[in-house]
Amino acid sequence: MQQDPAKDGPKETLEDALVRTSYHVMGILTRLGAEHDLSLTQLRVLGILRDRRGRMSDLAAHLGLDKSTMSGLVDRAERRGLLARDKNPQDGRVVDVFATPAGLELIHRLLMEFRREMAPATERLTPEQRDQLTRLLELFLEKPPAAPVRPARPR
Amino acid sequence: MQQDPAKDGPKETLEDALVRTSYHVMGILTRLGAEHDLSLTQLRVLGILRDRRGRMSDLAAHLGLDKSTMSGLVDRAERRGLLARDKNPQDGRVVDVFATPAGLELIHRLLMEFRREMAPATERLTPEQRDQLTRLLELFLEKPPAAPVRPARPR
DNA sequence: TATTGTTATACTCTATAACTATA
DNA sequence: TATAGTTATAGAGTATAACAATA
Repeated sequence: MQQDPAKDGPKETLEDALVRTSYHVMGILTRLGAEHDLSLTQLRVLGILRDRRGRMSDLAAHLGLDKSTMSGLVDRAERRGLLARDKNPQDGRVVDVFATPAGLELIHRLLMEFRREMAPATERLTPEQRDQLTRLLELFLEKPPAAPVRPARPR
Repeated sequence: MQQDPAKDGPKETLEDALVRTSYHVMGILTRLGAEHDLSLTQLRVLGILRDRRGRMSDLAAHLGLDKSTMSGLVDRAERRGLLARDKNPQDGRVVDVFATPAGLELIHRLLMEFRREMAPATERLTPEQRDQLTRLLELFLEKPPAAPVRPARPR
């Protein structure tokens, strides 16, 4: 799923560039996480919970994981003091999860380290190119840009 | 590590866009792989071996994995008939790995499915935007553009 | 009955340590 | 001695199935 970056052959497809970029970014996240004994998934959970709490089922759905997998993930993070559980007062079946101060501290440290790790790559771009890339990725991700210049709707 | 895609607040950073893009692409690869009982790592190994063979140690280094992990990965793929091992005639210690016809068939099918899965997103871009995005990502990934305008070397 | 979570089980992924074989 | 791989072991991530509690 990875194109050899060395061969300057014909022209690379957008798909290849996206896959290579993704493996690159994930590689950095994996390494950074490993330095703090966090898997990519734990990192992601912590990232999601850095500014909100969430119920087990919503987290699992958001991550595309089974609820039983979610239980295990939260178990281990809770054992380490990074996350905590709360019974939801509205619905006795629901369990809410949130980051502890230690968890928040860790995720913010990780975010800073991530920016630092990415710097060599992002600094290869001019500020204009960075903006352009950000906008193109948002478009790609379906996030409608601030100024909606939507053309006529289909049909 | 993930920004809420819904909030159209200030402006998203390049780092956030890259992380979101990476999780998106990895999510597609994970799902596609799972439909054929392939993990992200197996997928990647198969992708690397789709046009060359490689020794165990080189593969492990390229993937950033321990050699013992590599042994397990190749064991399981070999048991499924997707990869095969060969003793290297030059150096008796070395084991070369390559994809079987079945493995090649599978990875090519997966690559086609991947393109199809990505289509909804890539088609949100015009051909010009796709080219632009590809070039920006290559720049980001340090792949020097065709015309090397390298400035003076440090020192 | 349906939904939310947890637990038991099994398999893959991963690294560390100890080992074998070759150089 | 050093290098290439494998094996044993252990922990994390994952899903399926069975279960308990609540709605």
